[in-house]
Amino acid sequence: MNALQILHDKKIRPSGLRLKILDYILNHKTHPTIDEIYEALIEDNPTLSKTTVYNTTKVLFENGVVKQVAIEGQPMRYDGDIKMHGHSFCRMCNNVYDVELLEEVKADFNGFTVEDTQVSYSGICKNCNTKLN
Amino acid sequence: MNALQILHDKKIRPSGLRLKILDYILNHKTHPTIDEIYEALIEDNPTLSKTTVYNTTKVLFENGVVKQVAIEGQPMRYDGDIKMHGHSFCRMCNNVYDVELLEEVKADFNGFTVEDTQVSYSGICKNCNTKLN
DNA sequence: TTCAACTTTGTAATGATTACAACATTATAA
DNA sequence: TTATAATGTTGTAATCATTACAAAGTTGAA
Repeated sequence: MNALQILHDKKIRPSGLRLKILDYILNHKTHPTIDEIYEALIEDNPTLSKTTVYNTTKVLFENGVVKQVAIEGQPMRYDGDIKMHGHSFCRMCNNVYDVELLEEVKADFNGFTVEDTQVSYSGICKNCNTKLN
Repeated sequence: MNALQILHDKKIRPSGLRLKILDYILNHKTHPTIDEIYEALIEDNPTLSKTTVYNTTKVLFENGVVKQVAIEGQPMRYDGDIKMHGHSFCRMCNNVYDVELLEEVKADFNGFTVEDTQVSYSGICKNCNTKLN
């Protein structure tokens, strides 16, 4: 599904910048930050404001089009994959990887209505582990 | 195990403030923030600096004595329970609850060395659900 | 007792994010 | 088509949690 279809389905007016920002998030699986999105798009959109990237990602998030990936002590990242999955964060190279959860996390909620679940791991990735040896 | 024993075991010099701060975290299961710890202790310790609370919680965290509970868009919280467990955050009352994980989260890590796992849920707690009806 | 190491403090700096107001663009209905 | 309201975009300033830093206080070992 492409950016235009998604915005149309969610009744979000598909302005040029919204399309470009959503398209960037959908096509970069690196969990980009606001700055990364801004730097990537500023070249072809010289008047782009960082505030617009903040505003737009906020609209996309609030409408469930993208997910936020919060990593402690770092700027927010955005993820176009809204299926249930976890993230692993490498504290050496700062990359964020997708983690397929092999079974649903079962927990005792005692009347709590869950709206969002976040499973995240931090440590050292395969690549950085190799470099260490 | 009390605060003094813990600090001794970890070879952290048990200064008066460190003992009080750790004691507060151990005895308040509410996942307090820096500000909450500071406000609670300033009365009996009029010269206490917020920087000291930051410094001390950092030392405690780095030595594995307490855990950080990061909730997006809110100041960091601290948890004296270092056993594996999740957290649920109520977006209405802003309380944070402990969640017992009924089975270990299994995931495919592909060479990633996990040092820390965070499982968190957000939504509406039992109490606030009741108020809604 | 003295000196070095460590702890505590207050202020200033940092950095991500939001508030806000001006300006630009688009949609709608007369 | 034109007028007007609604929405989108921008830049600057404000906010707020956290960290940096340097000065002052405290502690403990030689």
